[in-house]
Parts: sequence; C-alpha cells; structure tokens
Amino acid sequence: MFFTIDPGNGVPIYEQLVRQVKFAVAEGTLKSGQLIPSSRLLAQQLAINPNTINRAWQRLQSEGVLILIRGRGLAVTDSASSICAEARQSLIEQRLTNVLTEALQSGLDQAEIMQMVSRLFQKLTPNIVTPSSDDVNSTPQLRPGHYLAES
Amino acid sequence: MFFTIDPGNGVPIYEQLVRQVKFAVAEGTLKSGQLIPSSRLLAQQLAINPNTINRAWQRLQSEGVLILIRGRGLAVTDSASSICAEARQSLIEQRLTNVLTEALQSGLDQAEIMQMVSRLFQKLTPNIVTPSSDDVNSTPQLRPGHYLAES
Amino acid sequence: MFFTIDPGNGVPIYEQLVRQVKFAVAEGTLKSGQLIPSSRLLAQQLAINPNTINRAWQRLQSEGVLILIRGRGLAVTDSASSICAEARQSLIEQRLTNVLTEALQSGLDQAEIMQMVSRLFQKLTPNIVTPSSDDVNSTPQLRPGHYLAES
Amino acid sequence: MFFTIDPGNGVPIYEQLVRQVKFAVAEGTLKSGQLIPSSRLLAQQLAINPNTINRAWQRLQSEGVLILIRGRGLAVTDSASSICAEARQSLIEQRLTNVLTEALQSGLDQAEIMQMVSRLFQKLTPNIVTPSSDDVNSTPQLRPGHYLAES
DNA sequence: GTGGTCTAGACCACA
DNA sequence: GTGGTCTAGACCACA
Repeated sequence: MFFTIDPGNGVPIYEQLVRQVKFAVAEGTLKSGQLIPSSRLLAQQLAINPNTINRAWQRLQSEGVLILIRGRGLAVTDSASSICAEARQSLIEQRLTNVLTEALQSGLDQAEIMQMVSRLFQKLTPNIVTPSSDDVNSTPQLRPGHYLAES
Repeated sequence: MFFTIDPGNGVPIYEQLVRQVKFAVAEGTLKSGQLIPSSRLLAQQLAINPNTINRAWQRLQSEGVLILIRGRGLAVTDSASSICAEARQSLIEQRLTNVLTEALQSGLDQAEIMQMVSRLFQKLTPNIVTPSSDDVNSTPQLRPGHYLAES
Repeated sequence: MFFTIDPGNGVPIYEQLVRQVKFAVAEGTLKSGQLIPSSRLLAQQLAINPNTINRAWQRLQSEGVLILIRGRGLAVTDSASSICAEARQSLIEQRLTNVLTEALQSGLDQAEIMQMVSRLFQKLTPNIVTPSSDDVNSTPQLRPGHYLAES
Repeated sequence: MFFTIDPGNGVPIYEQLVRQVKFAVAEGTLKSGQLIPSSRLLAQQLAINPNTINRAWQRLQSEGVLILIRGRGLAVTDSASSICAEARQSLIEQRLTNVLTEALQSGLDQAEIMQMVSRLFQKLTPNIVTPSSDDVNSTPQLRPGHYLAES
C-alpha cells in the first residue's frame, strides 16, 4: 500500500497512520468497501510494532471510518468519506489556527505572517507551469523522513 | 510580570515559559540586562513547582538568552535580542511549513488553504477599524486558557 | 556500558555523563544509530537517580547528539559525530585557554608553564615503552575517583 | 587598587579576589606589611556586596596571608610571600592537571594536546620581540570581563 | 519495556 | 535573598 512513517519526528506513529488513512479517504484514494492491510502484514513492511498499527486501526474503527468484517479484515465504511472530509477540514483548521495564533502572539503582525505563508508556499509547491521531465518525482514536500514533521 | 500558563494544553509548561521569554525578547518587551523573575517568586504566582520554572530558565541559559549573575538572579544577555529574533522567525516558519505541508498532503490545494488562512485570520484578528458592538470582548487569541495551544 | 561517575568532585553528575557521551562519540566508540542505555537501567548500575540521567540525555538531545525514538529509546544521531568532535575541540581549547591565561596572570612566564605541562604529562602518561616494575598499576589518569575532576 | 572582577564568569567573586591577592603577593606586587583596601571601600569601587569581600579577606586571614591590625586594617603577613608562592604553584598545577587529564580522556593524545598548548600560547602572548608603541596596552589575556574565566 | 513532565522537598554555594 | 543539583516518586504517552 502507500504508508510512509517517520519515527522520531514527534508525531506518534499510530497518529501518522490514522491521518494518512483519513486523508486517503477524504481524497477518494481509499473508497468505501476497500480492505486495508492487516496489522501483521503492514507491521512487517514498515518494520514497526504490530501493536502500533492495531492502535491506529482501532482508533479508525471507533471513529466509524473502518469496520471489521469477520474473516476478511477491516474495510472502509460507507460513511467514511464524509467523516474523513470533515475530519480533514477540522484537523487542518485546528492546526492552522494554533500556528497563526502563536505567530500573532510572537509579535508578528498579519501582514508579516501572510508574507511568510506565501514564501513558504513557493518553496513547497513545485513550479506547475513548466515541469521538466526529471522533476516528476521531486516534490520536496513529499520527502519521506519528513512527512508530518511537527516539532 | 507577564507570564500566562495553560497546563494541560499539550505544550509542556516549561516550554510555554521558554517561548514567552523568547517572544518578549524578540519584541523588545524584555531588554538586555533586565532580570527575570526569580523561580521561587514566579512559582508562587503561577502556582506551579519552582523546578518547572528552573527548567525553563536553564534552557534559556543554555541557549544564551539568559545569564546567571550569582546571588542576584538571571539576566537577559546582550546577544539575546538577535538570538530570539532569529529563534522566533525559525520557530514560526518551521511550524507553518509543517502545517502547510500536511494540508497539501491531505489533498487540499494551495487556493483552498489560502482561503482557510484568510478566514482564520478574520476570526483571530477582530477588525480593529470598525469593531461591531458584539465584538468588543471577543479577541480569541488572547484567551489565556488557550495560549500556545498546539495539540 | 562504560560510564564512570564521581559524585562530589564538583562537576555535576549529569555534566560528567554529557561529556563522556560526547567524548565517546568524538572518539568513535559510540556510533551513529546506536542506542544509549536507558535511564532506568543506567540509574541502577550507577546507583543514582534516573532523573539525573534524564537530564544528561536531554541536554544531549537539545544539542542534536541524541534523538528520541519513541518506545525504543535514545539513539546517536547522524550528525553527532561532527558535533561531538567540534564540541570536544572547543571544550578542551576553552579550558586550556583559561588555565594558561590564569597561569600567565599569576606571574609565571611561558617557559615556566611549558615546563610544568611537560612534567605533568610525565606523571599522567606512564612511559609505555619501558615500564618499570613499580609502575604497573599507577596510571593516575585512570583512577575513577578523579575522573573529570575540575574544582 | 588593582582588582578586576567578572561576575557571571563562573568563578565566585570572592574566589577571584582571593586569587588576585595571592598572585600579587607571589609576584611581589603586594609586600609584607602593606595594607589592603577595606571591604567597605572596595565594595563601593567594585559595586559588589561588602559581604563578598569580607569572605575573601577572611579566607586570606585563615590561610595566614593577611593579618588584622586593630584600628589600621588588614596587612600582608611576613610569611605571606612563601605561602602565596606555594599556593600559586599548587593551584596552577592542580588546574593544569585537571585539564590535561580531561584532554587525554577525551581521546586526544599527548602530541595533539601539546600542539594545542603551543598554538594557544601564540594567541595569548603578544609578540615580545617587536612591540609597537600602540601595542602596549593590548595584551589580550588581560581583557577584563574575561579575567579568570573558567566554564 | 522506553522517555517526558511535573511535584515536593532537601541541601548547597553565593551575594 | 538568588540558583543549582539531586533524590524520590507519581503519572502519562508510546511501542
């Protein structure tokens, strides 16, 4: 499947998994009825503790995103799509609010902050207009090892 | 003095103190040579353990923001101003980068994110020019109980 | 592992630990990726409080020498080697500078000081080539009870 | 008189005073019978607490360097010269031993350390052969504010 | 099992 | 009065 994990970036591993599933569902990459990988299999692939994955999958079950189908595994629920879209929205909003609040409290004003945001976007989004063929896989914001870095 | 603490908001208390000092120095509220409150006094005022404050003050010493003057207390160093201005800049940038990166990875595009940022700013910074009468007391970013909230 | 502590020699215990880790990394004894002993284990072995060890390990984290791998422990970072080599160099230079400066200010001249240094080296490094039989067990610099003594 | 103090350099102020007196006696700058400044006067000049000076003067009395002459003040004893010469010797030796020991334990070898010592001497001792007249007062090791720096 | 945070309190050096 | 160090122990998140 498509999970990338960065232990030691501050965000708990199980949390990283939860977010990635939610984002995939919100985007439509993961659709209702689809099965997600078993904890044992995924644990092997990612070389992490199966307990950690169980924790993530259980969280997603308790939030109604996944449902256990006996003998088959965990599947994406019908309501997952709307749940995840909403979750994504509120998660991002929450985090943005926190950062903007802190930026304001640090003494920066709105104009300065907006300027920083614009500048950072330029760094984060590869030039869409003229992508050279070598460029295809080099979107810096996807660099594994920094996925979801928070600190 | 001017410290506000929110235990239980995820950010360690000592970390909250460290940031507030740095921001105050970056802003110019705290100036070179000034003594910061003694751990015992501040501990009493904030109703927390002096050790917690010591931890913050020591962090600031190790970063060159404060210097110990034996028998007198801790003073802001000469180099603190530039250190803190830089620290503030990189702290905010780092956090903004993380959130924007995550927002992009969640499937939102730059336009959508910018829209969220603008909307959030409207909520965070009450329009000072034409404050509606309902607005008077609702500056959310100053609510102490959520200062520096991160989770 | 290989830590030796001398409480009561003036140098704080946590400081002794910090230096020993840095020196071990600088020498290459501790390599990138290696886990250092857990605070609880080491606390037992050295018969000191785990908090004291935590303090040392945290200092090393804040300096980029160690990194937390959640649930596993603390590992030596990739950049630790260069950081520690540099730290060792500047630490020793700083201390040498202070002592030499003070020696000069005490009224001794360079020749006298150099003579002292040579004489002390003879005492500290037993002649390995032709060890006299009395010498066998008298390598003073390895006496644990004075490791890192400073006062 | 001739005292320079650096609060906040790690070495206690009273200790700085003790050393300066001892070194002055060892050098012959301060001679038997000479009176040293009263704590009240010196405290004013140095802008420090009189208690701190008393502590230094008392230490020197207890070591036989100073003696109280009622109604006149504190005078350098007859035996001070030999006491201080010896004290200077052992103080410097002790400190040198500590630093050299630590340098060896850090993994550096004798040759490397000797090289550092030589290099540092070049930085510390102004060129004696051709002192230009402007140079007279610029011996870097005397820079106040760094006198006796230890950390 | 691993650290991280916090409290409570002792003891010390220094001014 | 000021911090600095250390102990003892609680509670938590994470793997």
